[in-house]
Order: sequence, then C-alpha cells, then structure tokens
Amino acid sequence: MTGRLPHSLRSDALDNRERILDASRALFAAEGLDVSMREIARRAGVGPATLYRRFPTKQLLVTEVFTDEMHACHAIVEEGRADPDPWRGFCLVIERLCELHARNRGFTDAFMSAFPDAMDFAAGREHTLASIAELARRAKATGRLRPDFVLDDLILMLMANRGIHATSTATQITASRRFAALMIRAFQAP
Amino acid sequence: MTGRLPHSLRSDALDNRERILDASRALFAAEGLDVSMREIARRAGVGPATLYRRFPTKQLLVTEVFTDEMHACHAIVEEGRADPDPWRGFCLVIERLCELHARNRGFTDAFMSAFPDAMDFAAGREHTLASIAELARRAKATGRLRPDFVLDDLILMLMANRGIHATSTATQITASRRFAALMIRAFQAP
DNA sequence: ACGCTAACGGACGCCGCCGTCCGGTTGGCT
DNA sequence: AGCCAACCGGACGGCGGCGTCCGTTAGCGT
Repeated sequence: MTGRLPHSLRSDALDNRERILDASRALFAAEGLDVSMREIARRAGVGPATLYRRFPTKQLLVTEVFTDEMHACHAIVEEGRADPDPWRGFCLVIERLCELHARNRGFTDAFMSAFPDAMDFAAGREHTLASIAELARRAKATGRLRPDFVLDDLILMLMANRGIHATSTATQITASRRFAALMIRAFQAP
Repeated sequence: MTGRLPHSLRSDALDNRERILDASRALFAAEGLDVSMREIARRAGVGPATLYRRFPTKQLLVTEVFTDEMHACHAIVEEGRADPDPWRGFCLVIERLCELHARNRGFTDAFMSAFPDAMDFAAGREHTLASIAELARRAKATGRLRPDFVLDDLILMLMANRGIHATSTATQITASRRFAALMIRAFQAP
C-alpha cells in the first residue's frame, strides 16, 4: 500500500515505525502538516536518522498516516449515499465531513493537497468527490438541494472549514458544527 | 497614532520608513503576516537594522500598516448601516467585508488577532463588531435576517473566509464572493 | 553461544531567521 | 564650507530545522 513493506523489518524497527506513526498522527491532527520532522522524531522518542530511514520524505509519512482518514471519508460518503432520502444523506455527509476535518487539521491540509504531488491522495479525493456529486444529483432531483449547487461549493466549504480555528478541540468541533449547519441552510432550495 | 512620531525624522529616514511600509503592505497582503522581517527589509531595499530601528517589533509594523484597512472596515459597516433597508445593508457589509479580507490575507490575520496583544486592533475590531450587531438587530426586525443570528456567526464567517486560498488574486476574490453569497443565503430567514 | 548484519541515534555541515552592535556615511544646520 | 549627530547596513553570535554519515548496539538465525 505504501511501497515500503513492513515485512522483513526487525522487531525493534517495526516498533519504532509504529511509534513514529503514532506521534505523527497526534501532531498532524493537532498542529497540521507543518510540524518539523525533528519534532515528530522527538515525540516518537527516536533519532532523526531513524525517522528519515523509515520515511525518507514527509510526503510518504503523510500518506501513510492519513490512509485511515481517507477510508473514513469514503465511508461517510457511502453511508450518505445509502440513505433512502438523498437530501438527508447529503446533509449527513456535510456534517460528518466537517467534523472529520475539524478533528484533524493535518488531514484537511492533505486532502486539500497542501502536498500537490500526493497522487495517492488525489485519486482517493477525486473518487470521494465523484461519489458526492452523484449523491448531489439525486438530492437535487428531490427538490431539496438547490439546483445551482456545484461540487466546487463543497470544496469551497471544506476550504472555509479549514479556516476555523479554536483553542480547544471541543470548541473547534462546536464551531465547525455550527458552520456545517449554516452551509446546509445555504445549500437548501428556497 | 503609533507613538513613533514621523516628525523629527531625517529625510532619508522618512523615505526608508515609507519604503518599509510599502514593502510590508505588499508582502502582508500577498503572503499573510508570517513573512520574515528579513524579507520585508530586502523588499524595501533596506538593511535589517534599519527596519528594526524604525519598527522594533513586527507588531508595531503591523498595526501601522493596517490602520487604513481598519478604517476601510469601519467605512464599510457605516455604509451598510446608512442603507434605509437594514437587510440590504447587512448583505452589503458581508459582501464587502469578505472581499476586503480576500484581498488582504495579512489583514485577516491581524483582524482575527493572530497577534493576541494588538490592543489597538482589538479596540477597533470590537467597535466594528458592535456596529454590525446594531445593524443585525434592525435587519432582524424586518424579518429578513434569521432571528437566531448571532455575532459569532459573522466571526465564524470571517474565519472561514480566511481558509479560502487560491493561486491568483482574481480566483481568490471570485471564490470569496461565491462564499459570501452562500453565507447570505444561510443568514436569510426561511 | 556466537556472529552477522540490520537498525539505532548522536553529531555534522548547511542554511535562514532572529535581534544587536559598530564603523562608516550623509543630511541639515550654522 | 564644515561640523556633528542622526542614520545606515554589513556583520556577528545564537538558534532551530534540514538531510546525511558513521561508530555503536542489539535482534535474529544458526
């Protein structure tokens, strides 16, 4: 999945790898993608060389870390699509997506291709967006979603959602929820 | 206004001061507040020492640079308040405010108190927000603005607007305009 | 138990920014 | 014209991040 096989790694190496990923997850979620490699290594209790040996590029580390979140994205969209009421499903997707991104600053950066050449991500992103587009088409058919809604509006929303910062995670999520509610109202047909 | 009197400055010093402010304006608008002092000095064609001599703190430079924008903010809100139709005025304020912030990344950072101790700014900000609140009250009375609108929603909007980035300024403004339109729909009473 | 090799991390050189100091320059007043 | 103080900017030491090298450690297979 990453090109680097975790097999054929010595036990201590594997252990360090895990610690690096844990540290990355925590730091990326809290601070975004622009944490220094050094800081990740420190947090993981590992020398810089070890970090670079396992993940020569920050890019590789990022894609590895956010594979789960990417799957979560898919899952959210699929759940929305499975809803018998497309508009309800659409709203659910928006709410959940905003919360996911609010919980994980780094994932938003990655999703918005802060790393322009994260091809793995771009592919997953496009697939997710296409699914949302399909859901939006059905939601429009019910007359609840504005006919002039375009996919760019959703991207705009995610970009905007990224701008919302707060001191605590709890406040952050509350604010993001409020924002999602506003956007849903904006997307609703008059 | 800044504590540093531009009077009693030698002509060359005054000239450099102007060049520093110009460079800062350009860089802050384009890149936000996190440009290095060095870069500002380079852009202004001035040594680092000169920059620090004139503005010992980045904070001082920022407040000086964005005084104009702060006034523009006031003006926008006052114009909105002057509109005989409060809802129309409210919408105008939102559109103009979004555009102003879209044109100037650094100002948004400053306005959102990226510098937590920019007291001058905080005061101006609070005054502006209070004016908007008054306008909102009247707009609610007309029944066009949602009764549950709160000032935090506007701050949320500005934070969100900051998240919208684009490669070119033109695209940026287009996106921001679209966003403003969405938010207005969100704020409109059902 | 032993040895081989993967894996470790401290240390290195490089770079850019920070805020400051100081010897040279220049504007402005007499 | 000549002086003096205000002003200039190159240069400095400190810090932190970058990616890499290499001497040492310790997992694992026999």
